[in-house]
Amino acid sequence: MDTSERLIRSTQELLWDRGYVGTSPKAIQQHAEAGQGSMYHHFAGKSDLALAAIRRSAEELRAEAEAALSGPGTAREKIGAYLRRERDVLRGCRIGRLAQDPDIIASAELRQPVQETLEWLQRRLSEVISEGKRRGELRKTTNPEATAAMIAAVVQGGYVLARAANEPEPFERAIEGVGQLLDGD
Amino acid sequence: MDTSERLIRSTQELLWDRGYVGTSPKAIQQHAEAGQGSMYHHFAGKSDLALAAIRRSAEELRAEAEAALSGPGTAREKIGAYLRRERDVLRGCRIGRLAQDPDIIASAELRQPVQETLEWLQRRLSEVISEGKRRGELRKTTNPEATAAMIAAVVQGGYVLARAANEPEPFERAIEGVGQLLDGD
DNA sequence: GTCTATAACCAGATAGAC
DNA sequence: GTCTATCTGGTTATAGAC
Repeated sequence: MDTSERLIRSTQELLWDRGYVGTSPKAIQQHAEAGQGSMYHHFAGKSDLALAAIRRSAEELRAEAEAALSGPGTAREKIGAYLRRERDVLRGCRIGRLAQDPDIIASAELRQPVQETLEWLQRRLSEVISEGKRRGELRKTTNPEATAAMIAAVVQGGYVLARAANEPEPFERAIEGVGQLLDGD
Repeated sequence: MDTSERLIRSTQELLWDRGYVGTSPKAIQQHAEAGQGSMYHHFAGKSDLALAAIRRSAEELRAEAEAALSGPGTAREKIGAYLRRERDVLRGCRIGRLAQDPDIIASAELRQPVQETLEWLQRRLSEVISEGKRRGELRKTTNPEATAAMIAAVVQGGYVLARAANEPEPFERAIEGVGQLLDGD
């Protein structure tokens, strides 16, 4: 793996665990086993490298979510597969966590991939729900956009509750709660 | 207002907007219009001051949530009042945002008030739901703990979606989605 | 209680040698 | 491409005068 690639992957890891404000160029260099000059040769600076790392993480997240949502079965099953897909609950969402970072939100360039990824997720969920309605798998009164936003929010918020508790149970409970309601009891 | 109080309130504001990692003692001193020596006279250091600020924010949050949850009406109305209470959506949750902060989570002492506050919220929501079930206002099959976790998660996650989008609409949609499901369409 | 001085170290880069 | 040197300013304090 070349240096540029190691720098991007190291930045992905550090952004996931410590956020943008909590990640220093020095920490990235050490994690990537790259020197100072090396990092500034390949990238213009911290924010440039972070942008590359965020875009990469966004791609990965979309691919993983799409795998669950484009699987076989009814709309309920697809959403169930998405909700129950393997997750490192205590680590949280590599994209969603960036929405809390002041420097990410303050920069239009850094915020853009975060916004686009979460919008894409809600749109895909909404499509699955709409199709489920058409097929008669879901109630006709269901609002696809509102339900999609709720599902995305439960996942993001489930991570918050789990991290606060330092255990995954609150996340699991929140998912159970939304599953119960979606299944109409 | 005395210096100690100004320091606590300034720290509350900065933690809310920038998190623990993103808040420096210097920034606190400037916001509080207090000197270096003054801060270290009243508090042992950054983490000591942060602990005082987090505890204060936790108290305030509980009081505001309790006002909605102990109001008049049915369980649905109480939860609706909680969900629709006035919020600065783009600012997010002053307690929940700390769950994303690596240094908060790494410190048992700093994490404790965050954990306790979110557990308290879920417990109160759960109580309201249980009571609603007893009164026949909610389906008998509703799982109070799971539903409470889901509601708390939707709020926390709604903030994430809204901050990513830089507009409050995704939060509102997520709330609408949970309301629709709770009301059984 | 508040002020200034000092300090050791980190953040985030730039410059130029190799 | 990678290395080391250098730089300005921030971080998180401690010490002691006032």
